[in-house]
Amino acid sequence: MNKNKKRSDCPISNSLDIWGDKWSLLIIRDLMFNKTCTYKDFLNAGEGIATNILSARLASLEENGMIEKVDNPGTKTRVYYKLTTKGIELVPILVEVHLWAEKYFTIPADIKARIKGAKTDKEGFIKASIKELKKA
Amino acid sequence: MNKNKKRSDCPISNSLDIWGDKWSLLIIRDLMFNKTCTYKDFLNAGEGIATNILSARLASLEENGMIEKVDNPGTKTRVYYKLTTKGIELVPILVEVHLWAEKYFTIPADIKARIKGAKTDKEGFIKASIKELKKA
DNA sequence: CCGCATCCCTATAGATACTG
DNA sequence: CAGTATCTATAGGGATGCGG
Repeated sequence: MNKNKKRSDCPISNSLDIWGDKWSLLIIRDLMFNKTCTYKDFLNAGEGIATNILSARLASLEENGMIEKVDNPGTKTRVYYKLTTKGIELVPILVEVHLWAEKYFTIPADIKARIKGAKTDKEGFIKASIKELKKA
Repeated sequence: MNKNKKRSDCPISNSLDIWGDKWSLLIIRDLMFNKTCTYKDFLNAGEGIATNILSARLASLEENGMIEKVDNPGTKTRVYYKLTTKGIELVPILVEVHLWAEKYFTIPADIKARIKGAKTDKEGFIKASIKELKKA
């Protein structure tokens, strides 16, 4: 991904150049719902990403300012990742994707519950989520 | 893409399985701003998609109910494509991506103008766009 | 011409084994 | 635990062909 190649001046295209692959948004999702994740957390997220792909995506997302790697030497979880502000601001997009998907796929109730608040008050839910994430 | 393989029960993941690649959303984008497109229109959209890739994506998006192929025999543009309702309902996502990208990339004024209305009244802009697209 | 299909070749994605 | 290394599969680019 993203070897500094902008395919065009289109904002959609520019965005996809950074996180428009099968995995990046899932990494962002994990960080949205968990605030911080370790390498292992991502691997256990359910979709089964390969270690080399995960490694490459983390590097790419960090390079593009979407996530931050935090070193915490001496603790159990020595390395973890969190969203930057730029990454946090993808929340509205993720919420819209979530809402769209619920209309067209069968989603288990426990997963639906993750954005339940967005159904009654979308803007409020988004604002609260962003605020929470910025505290991490 | 999408050989009927759902990676998980996550709505984000399910969505990406259908249109989470470098090209699908650009095709959707073209249909959002132009209502209908011919094969040639997509090829000339600016990013330079290859003919075989375009063909594959169109087939995949049609298979997944995102777009429709319309045959119009006897006219100049014999074949064109349009969004289905399912595809039209990606508008909120595209708008959010657009807005996000304008914060983090330098976008030419003429392209920014495409969703100018969304900055003052996002919900209104989205509703109007959807209504327009459904008329096509 | 237009809307693809096909072939060839390269680049990237992805699975698995292994390492500091 | 957090990644590399290696190998294979697939996506993608570019040229060309072909029926309508």
